[in-house]
Amino acid sequence: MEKVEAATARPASPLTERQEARRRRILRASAQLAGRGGFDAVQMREVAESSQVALGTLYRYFPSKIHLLVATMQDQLEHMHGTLRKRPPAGETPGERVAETLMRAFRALQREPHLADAMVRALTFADRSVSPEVDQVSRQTTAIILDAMGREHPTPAQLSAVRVIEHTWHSALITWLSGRASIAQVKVDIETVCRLIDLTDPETPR
Amino acid sequence: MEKVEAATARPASPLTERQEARRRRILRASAQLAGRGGFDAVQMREVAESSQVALGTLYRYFPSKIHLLVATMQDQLEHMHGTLRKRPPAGETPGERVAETLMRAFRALQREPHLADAMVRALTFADRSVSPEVDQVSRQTTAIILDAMGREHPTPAQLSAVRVIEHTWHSALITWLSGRASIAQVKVDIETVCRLIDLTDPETPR
DNA sequence: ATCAAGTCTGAAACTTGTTCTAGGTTAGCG
DNA sequence: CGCTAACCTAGAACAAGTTTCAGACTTGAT
Repeated sequence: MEKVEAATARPASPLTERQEARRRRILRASAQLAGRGGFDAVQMREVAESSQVALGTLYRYFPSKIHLLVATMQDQLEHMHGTLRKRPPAGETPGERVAETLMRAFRALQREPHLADAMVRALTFADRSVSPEVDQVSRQTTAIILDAMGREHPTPAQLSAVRVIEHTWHSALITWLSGRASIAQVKVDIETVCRLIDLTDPETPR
Repeated sequence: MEKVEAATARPASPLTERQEARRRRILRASAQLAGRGGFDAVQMREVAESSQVALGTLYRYFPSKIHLLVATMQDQLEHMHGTLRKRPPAGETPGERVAETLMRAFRALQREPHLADAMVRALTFADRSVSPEVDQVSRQTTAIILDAMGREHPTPAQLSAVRVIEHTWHSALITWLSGRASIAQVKVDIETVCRLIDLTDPETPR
């Protein structure tokens, strides 16, 4: 079990203690507001007030609402990765394990649908100026999936499958959040796409 | 030249000629502005001015910027479906044909990346209030894919695969638009996911 | 042709994300 | 300790999406 550092690395300047505390307060306020009313409920003035920080300071920490919400997602994702790690999926094949893991994540999101809404909307709405942060979220998601697969050295075909799984995961979440797909439908979609993994797995009997 | 109604059916009241003309002007202005600077360049005041309509009227026709852009997408999609139909894909298997068709659509989008940006961002940012319209876009996309497959009666497994393909298509477009994936990468993703179809196709030799 | 109902217009107002400014505070350093 | 650069605060100001409203114009039915 080596360091998981790289994930959060904020190479800039190492932030004093009070600054770290401010950052935490901001992220907490963001998640709290998002948890209530979703994307729209996260209003920058409210976040500032709620985290006892001036509006200008909020913008110094997070240069836009999208940045803030994507950072919130990074935060939550890290937490979730930790949680998921604790109880590894029990499926027979890598595909089953990935599906199981994603469904567990999905169930977690269902408990906070508004928060999920805010984070996912921000993620897909993000433009180029947020690329690094969004990429970071993507890497974290990939890590979770690879973890679930439990294959030390994924083949290139499997990596492609993982990319497609991530696409499906994000897009399925969106259709669920906007009320165009049921929970059951999301489940089917995830299971369908996860089959792609086993189809390229050298060790899975078919 | 008969009507292509069904797709655009606006059951409300049947719009007079001048109203139809207004609607067209608005959509044209929207596409034009989007074609320049993407999502941000489509400013409601400018759309109104550019289409010779009062701001209030614009909002009567399209209750939000998102509605407007999603409608713009419906419009473009219809056009594209027509174009694609003219020259059917040549691939051997359904999966190859779908991949070919989507790549053709993708190339069309590459010619107007800003327009693509505006439409796709609107589509994924849309909330519940736009569900009917977004659903319509989704149905149209499904129709294009089924068309390309060339299978009269898709199996349930194939329909699931089509859903996953749509997810991948949307999400891959987003990663491309936000500069996080190359054109080549999108191609790989599409080809990867399209394999799902053949794997469930009763007539494809494997 | 006339009237009522429904539309459209122009302009102002309101909301929320974002930027800017002037002055006060903090942290690190000599 | 005292300085300086960086940081923080309160609040005004600006930008673009959305709402509202009074008055002018169209339309359809009589």
